[in-house]
Amino acid sequence: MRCALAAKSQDLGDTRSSEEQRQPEPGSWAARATEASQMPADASQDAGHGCPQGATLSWDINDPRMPPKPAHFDHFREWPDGYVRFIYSSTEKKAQRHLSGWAMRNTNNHNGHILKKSCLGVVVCARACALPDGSRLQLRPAICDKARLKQQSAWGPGRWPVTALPSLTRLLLISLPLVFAEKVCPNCQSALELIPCRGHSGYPVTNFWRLDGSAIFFQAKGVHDHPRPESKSETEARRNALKRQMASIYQAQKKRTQEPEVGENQDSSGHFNNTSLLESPQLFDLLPDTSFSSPGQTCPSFPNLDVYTAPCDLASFQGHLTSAFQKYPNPSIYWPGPPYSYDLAGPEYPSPGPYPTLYKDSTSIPSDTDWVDLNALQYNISSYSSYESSFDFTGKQCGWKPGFAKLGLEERTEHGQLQAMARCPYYNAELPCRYLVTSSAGGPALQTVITTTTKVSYQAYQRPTLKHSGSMQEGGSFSSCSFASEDGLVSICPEALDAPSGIPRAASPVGRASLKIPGDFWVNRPTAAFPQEAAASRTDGADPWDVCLPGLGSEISFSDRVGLLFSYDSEDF
DNA sequence: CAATGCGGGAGGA
DNA sequence: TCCTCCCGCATTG
Repeated sequence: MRCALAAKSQDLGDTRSSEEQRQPEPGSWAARATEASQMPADASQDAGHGCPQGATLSWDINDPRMPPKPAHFDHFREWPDGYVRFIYSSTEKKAQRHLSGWAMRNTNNHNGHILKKSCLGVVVCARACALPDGSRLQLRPAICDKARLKQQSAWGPGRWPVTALPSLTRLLLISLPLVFAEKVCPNCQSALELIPCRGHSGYPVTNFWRLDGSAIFFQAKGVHDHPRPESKSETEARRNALKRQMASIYQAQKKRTQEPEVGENQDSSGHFNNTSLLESPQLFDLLPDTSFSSPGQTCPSFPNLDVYTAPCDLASFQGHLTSAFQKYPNPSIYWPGPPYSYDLAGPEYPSPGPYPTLYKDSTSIPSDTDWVDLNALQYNISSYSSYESSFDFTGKQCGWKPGFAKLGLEERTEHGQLQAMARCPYYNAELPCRYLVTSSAGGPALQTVITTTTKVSYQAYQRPTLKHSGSMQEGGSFSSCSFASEDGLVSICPEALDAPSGIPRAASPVGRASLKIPGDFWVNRPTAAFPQEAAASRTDGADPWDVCLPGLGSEISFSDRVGLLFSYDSEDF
């Protein structure tokens, strides 16, 4: 069999590239495997750097015969990057499933013995808007072509001048995202676009998997030239958690209302048809993008998700959701720096942070307050606030501290991001924190825009040139997004620190930290810091995430909108 | 429904 | 000829 495979491998499967530094006659494969296995089990290994260029590699994925019975197996790398090779045990579940943190799709190499996968890149906001921390949206492209198309084609209304539309149209526009729930940028509601991976001589990075005896040989070719998307495990865990959350809420609400007629399950007071929510799978992709937190909430000791049956007020739901996330720690979060251990701000904080007003002052919202800003957060806030007729969005600070004091960064940031996801003034894409495409003057975005399911233009994308519409000194709202860490402050506008325009980003996100937002995206934060701001942030001990008030309700009465929304939904859909 | 794997095929170097 | 990606289909969870 191997002989046959050998011939076939040469004919069909040999994809060795010229840039690959294949070691012709190195040491034993066992030595290499041992070397890789001895790599520290930290983030660097996960990044796939456990196989240095000079490693004594004795095998290639296309070799006729693979090293027999490796004495040592590598730890599974979820984020392999670069021209690396690993040997996994055939009992390694993740290796068996050919999993990867990168969004890899199957690619035919006409070799049945070697599975080849190519990277799909990462989905980002078409407008490249900046998130509150200055980072950008980084969604995981759906592997399935159809799903990916759906993922990036937005039914959402975008930003429409509400006041210019008839009320019925307004309702329709508001309802559509919930009905069809296609994905748009949760920040600016613009379309999502795919940054293709071109890390392998202009082609996507490819991963090869080969099962040989008791070992699974893995070889990666290329260096990812794009940020990491959200990992698969993260996405699945979050979705599952949210589905159960929704199911729980639905059950609780159903019991509470005790209304036999489903057709009358909503009224102008804000009750809505929960069934419609649950029946819209896409909605679950929106829900996690949002934050159920509110500054007026405190964090209860969250009951077990599976046994939770309490009434569905927002606070309970929030806690409920939190517990769900806590149950699904992200195994793939990449955090090259030391673990963060700051305490989240509690109600006792006298000041929310260096720039408190920026979070609270709804008047600082740009002049587009007449625009419908239907980000997912609002959906959620609106939806769940409908359970609570008197929810106060302008309430107190959040008391996360008791519940999260011992949480890892991931958990904490999730909750922090819950609030950060809220619509803050600086969150607007028009504010300085965004980065702008160089050719924005009339020219299309340089990033590749998906026009069909699989047809992707590979020539257009360049890394957007980062510009500050205002300097850091000017952009007060900017710095307000910084947050303190042990190492110092994490910039809210990491792109400002990045290499100049035109310089490709580092293949491996060294110097960056991936931070998960409880949505379908990640945030990459640089580990670089603004020292002065770091000092300021640390002195007051406040975590700006905690005080990033959603600023909701400043534009439109969300409860009203929800009431109208679901009324319309139930009556006409 | 999405992920996954397989295989035919087209296109470029 | 080789290598790549595109695309459709079937299977699986």
